[in-house]
Amino acid sequence: MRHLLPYKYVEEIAKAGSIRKAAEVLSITPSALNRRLLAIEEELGVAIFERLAVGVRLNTAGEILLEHIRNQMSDLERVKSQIADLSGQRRGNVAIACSPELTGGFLPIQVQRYQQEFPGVTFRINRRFRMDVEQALIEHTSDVAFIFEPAKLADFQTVYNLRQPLMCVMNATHPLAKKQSLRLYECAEFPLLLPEKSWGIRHLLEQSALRLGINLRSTVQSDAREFLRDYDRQNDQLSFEIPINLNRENEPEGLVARPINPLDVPEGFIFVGHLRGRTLPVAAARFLEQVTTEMAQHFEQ
Amino acid sequence: MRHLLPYKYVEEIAKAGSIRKAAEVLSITPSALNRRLLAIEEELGVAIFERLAVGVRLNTAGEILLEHIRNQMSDLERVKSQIADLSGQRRGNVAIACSPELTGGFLPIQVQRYQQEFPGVTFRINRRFRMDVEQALIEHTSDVAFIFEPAKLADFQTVYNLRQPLMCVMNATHPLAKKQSLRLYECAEFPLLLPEKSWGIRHLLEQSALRLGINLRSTVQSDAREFLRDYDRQNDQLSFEIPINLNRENEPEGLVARPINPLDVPEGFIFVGHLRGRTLPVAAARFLEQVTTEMAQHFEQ
DNA sequence: ATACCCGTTGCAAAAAAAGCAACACTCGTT
DNA sequence: AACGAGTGTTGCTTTTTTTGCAACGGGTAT
Repeated sequence: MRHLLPYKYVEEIAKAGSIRKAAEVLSITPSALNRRLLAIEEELGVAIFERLAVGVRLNTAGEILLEHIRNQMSDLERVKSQIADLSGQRRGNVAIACSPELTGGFLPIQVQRYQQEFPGVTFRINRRFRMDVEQALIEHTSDVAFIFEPAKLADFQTVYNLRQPLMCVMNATHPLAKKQSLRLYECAEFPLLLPEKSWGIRHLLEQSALRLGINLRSTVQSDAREFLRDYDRQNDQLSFEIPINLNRENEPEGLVARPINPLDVPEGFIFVGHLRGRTLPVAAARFLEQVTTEMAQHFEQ
Repeated sequence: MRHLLPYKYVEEIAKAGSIRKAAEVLSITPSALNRRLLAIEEELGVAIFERLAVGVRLNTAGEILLEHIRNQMSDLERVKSQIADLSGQRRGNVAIACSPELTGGFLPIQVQRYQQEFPGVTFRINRRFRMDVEQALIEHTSDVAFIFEPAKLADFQTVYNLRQPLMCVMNATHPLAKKQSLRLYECAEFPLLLPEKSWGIRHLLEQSALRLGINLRSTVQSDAREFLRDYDRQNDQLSFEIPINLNRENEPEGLVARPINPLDVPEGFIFVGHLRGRTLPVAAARFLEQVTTEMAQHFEQ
């Protein structure tokens, strides 16, 4: 939309921290950009940026305005989406923020299924850690979020949540594979493959280990889920997963998963939702609907 | 704000129902206005107005857009208000929609008191009937509302409400003045001064009369409160009022008010609030605060 | 002290918008 | 059936606005 170009400019200047850099990104001259900024500030009656020697920085007034700008822009997206939906053809973009635990398996299948029905809808998936998801929603970087063990839920509108007890993954030949349920101290006797500290799985484990006075020895630490899964196939080390990522047909052979006693490690939860008080674009709302009904169908009970 | 002039244009065309008429109001040529409309429609990908022989009319897409436009404009007002408030000086406009019962006495005094403290704040008071108030809020014609016996509260966010039993006003020499409390059938034996049907007071009376099988004879009907008040001073007719408009020092002499038995006519309520889900400009929010605390202080208990 | 990057401004060129007049069309009236 | 008054729309010219270019003044870091 041409008429709210000034808004885009303000946003870009704020991001770049300098008029000249922003001008380069927007491919116009710094002078033109500067003049538009000055015009906005004159119309508003106050300065939006404070001028530093090295560039500019938003002041309080600017931050209030920027919040309005972001609301306004994403609300316009919603309007365009609703209007497009009137003529039968569903278009738009769905921006998803999701925990690294949820990037594989279930979610991509859901996206694919939705796109099969509505090819006009595009998707953008952003991996975010549990404490960063909410910020992504506030900044309108993402429309919807799938979070495993969220750190905050202040501005979050939960649409659905799913219980996910922690599972321990091992070779079928592993000594612990004989048991149906594991205690945490049993696992701690073996070398562990752990994700990094920002993951929800790791968070649950660390918390419990601290409470029980158990020391978890991690031999290989990675923030790539695929790596961990492929690695432990040729070792007797242990890794951890949540049910939504297990029991799939395409699971590698020779691996088994055993639940951990919930007395040792409390069950985790996947939260599905969006920014509180926001009306989602049609595509995002419908996608959320599809995913939650599928979740309820497959994992409930 | 210059950059959302196109929005203003759309709004005006919708209101005028014709491009040419809107162009005249906006004091530009029809061709220029038409081109801007076409540009907007092209950017949106769909038509916003359907073209009739006698002018244009919003289609569904246009109504969605117009709602967005109104939200957006009043949210920008809120932003400007908040920004102005940062620098200590409170500015802005407070648009009030209120029932005709409430246009006198209490409300003007409150406005005057607020303006005394913050001279930069302007006010606009619009008299609206009980069934029209909500629409004024939805259209963002008004920020806050004071309604006696509202007809709908679907999109209304109540901030405060105040019980207002109906009072019968008469000359001090009137035969009914001897009683402390009146029955409706007693009043019905005298000629009545009634406001028109859209008033909350009339609504309460009609409802009760219907239920009790009483016939109310109105000799003089007016939609001007001042007229009724000045008129009955030289007659023995009866009129009706609510407590918030009584017991003031400047009340004309020789008049008394007697409550009507609540078994005959149920108590009315004044509702104070704004559009649900909307963040008010600073001035409007503060004014609402002042009024509700004053109400609580003077009329509670 | 020098080089560098910053926001800002005067001036000319370029682009966008507005005004004017005319066209095509639909309605209600003559 | 013809007319007139209303509508939205479009080609062309004029006006206004915006942009780009170059230069200035002022901070920072080397």
